[in-house]
Amino acid sequence: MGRSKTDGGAGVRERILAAACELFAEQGYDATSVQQVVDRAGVTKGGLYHYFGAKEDLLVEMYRAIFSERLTALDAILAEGRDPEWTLRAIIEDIVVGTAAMRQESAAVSRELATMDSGRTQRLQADWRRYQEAVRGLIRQAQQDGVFSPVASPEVVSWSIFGVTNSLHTWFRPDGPKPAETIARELADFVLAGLKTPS
Amino acid sequence: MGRSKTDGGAGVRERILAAACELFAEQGYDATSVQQVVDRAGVTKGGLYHYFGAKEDLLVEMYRAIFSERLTALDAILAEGRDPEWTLRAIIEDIVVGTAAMRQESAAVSRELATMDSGRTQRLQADWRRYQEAVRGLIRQAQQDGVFSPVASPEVVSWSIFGVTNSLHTWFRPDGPKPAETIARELADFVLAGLKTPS
DNA sequence: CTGTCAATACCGACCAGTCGGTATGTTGAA
DNA sequence: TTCAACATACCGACTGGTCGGTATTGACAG
Repeated sequence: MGRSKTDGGAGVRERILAAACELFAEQGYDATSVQQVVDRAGVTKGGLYHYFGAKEDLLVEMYRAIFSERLTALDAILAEGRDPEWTLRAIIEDIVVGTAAMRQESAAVSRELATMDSGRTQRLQADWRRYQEAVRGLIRQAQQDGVFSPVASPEVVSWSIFGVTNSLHTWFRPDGPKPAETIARELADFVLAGLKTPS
Repeated sequence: MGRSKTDGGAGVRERILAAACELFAEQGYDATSVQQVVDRAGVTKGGLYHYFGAKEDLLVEMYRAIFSERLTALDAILAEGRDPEWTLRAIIEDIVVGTAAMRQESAAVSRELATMDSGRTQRLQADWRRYQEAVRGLIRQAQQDGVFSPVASPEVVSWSIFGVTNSLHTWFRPDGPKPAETIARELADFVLAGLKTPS
C-alpha cells in the first residue's frame, strides 16, 4: 500500500523524511528549501504536501522519533529499580548510544530546539523536561542519601550530560576510531567518578 | 564622528550588531531577515549595507567577538605556567563566565557553527580547534604524568566541558538564582573531581 | 568667521529571484 | 465511477542586495 512500482523499495513518506533529515542536518532547517527535499527524495512538491501538512511537520516528526525512543528506554531503566550508580550509568550509555545512532535527526532537531514552540511541539518539550527532571531527581536523591558526592549541583551535572549529547553530532563520526559504545562507557565512567563519594 | 544628533548615544554600527544579535539568538540566522534587523536597529537597509558587506558579516563579527576574548584569556592562563589542576580550573571558569556574559552572541553563533565554512571563517575555526587542542593536550599530558586519572580520554573530557558551554545559552538565565561564577566553580569542581587520582 | 568642496553617512525605492504553499490535473487500482 | 497517490503549473509574499540620491560633517582657503 502506498508503493509505486518504480520506487527504490522504501515508501515515499520514508524517502521524504530521510531526504529532509539529511538536508536539515547538513544545511539547517531554514536554509533548506522544500524543493531541495523533494528533489533528493525523487518526488515532487505535490507528493510531499500529500503526506505532510507543512514543512515544519518534517521537523516535528524527527523530534518525535528521537525522544520517543529515549523516553521508553528511560522508563525501562527506571523500572528496573536498581541503585543510583547503575541507573545513571544506564541512562548515560543509552542516551549516548541512542543519540549516536540518530546523528542526523539529532543534528537537525537540536539546532532548532530553541525556536520550536509552536503548540505542536509543547507535548514533546514537556516530555523532554520530564526526562531531564528524572535525571536531576535521581542525582539529587542520591546526594541526599550520601550515595553521590555533593561536589556539584544536580543541575550542573545533568547539563554536563545533556550538553555532550546535544553537541554529539558535531564531533562524533560513526566511522571514527571510537565506537559509540566506548564513548558512552567513558562518559559514564567520568561522570560517576566525579560523583563518587570519597571512601 | 559618525554620530548624528538624534541617535541614542550608541553608534549606528553597534546598534545594528546588537539588534542582529538579539534576533539571531531568538529566531536563528536564516529565519531572521535583514529587514527585521534594520527595523529593530532603527535604520534602513541602505544604512546596514553601508557598514556591512553582507548579512553573513554580522555573524562573522559575533564569531570573532566571542572567540577573540576566549583565546586571549587562554593564552594568559597558559602563560602562568601553573600546574594542570589550576590551569584546567582557570580555563573552565573563564569559558563558563565568558560565555555566560555573551549569551546572545554565543546562542546566535553556536547554532550556525556547523554551516559556516565559507573561507571567511576558516581562520576563526582554526583558532577554535587550537583552543580545543590546547585543553586536550593539557589533559593528555597530565594523565601521562599521573596527575590526572585516565578514567576517560581527553576527548570525552573536553567534549563534556565544551558541550556545557555550547548549550549554555539554552539553560543559563542571567537573572536566575545562580550567578555564572557559581556555575563555573561547580563545573570545575565536578570535572576535577572526576579527574582526581585516587590517593 | 565664512564660503567651498569632497567625503562620509545614511535613506528609501526597487530589483530579480526564491520561498512555502495550493489548485488542478493525471493515473492506476478497486 | 471513485478514491488515493502522486505530478505539474502556478501564486503572492518576501528575500538579500543594489543604487541614485541627500543630509551632515570636516578640512581648508580667504
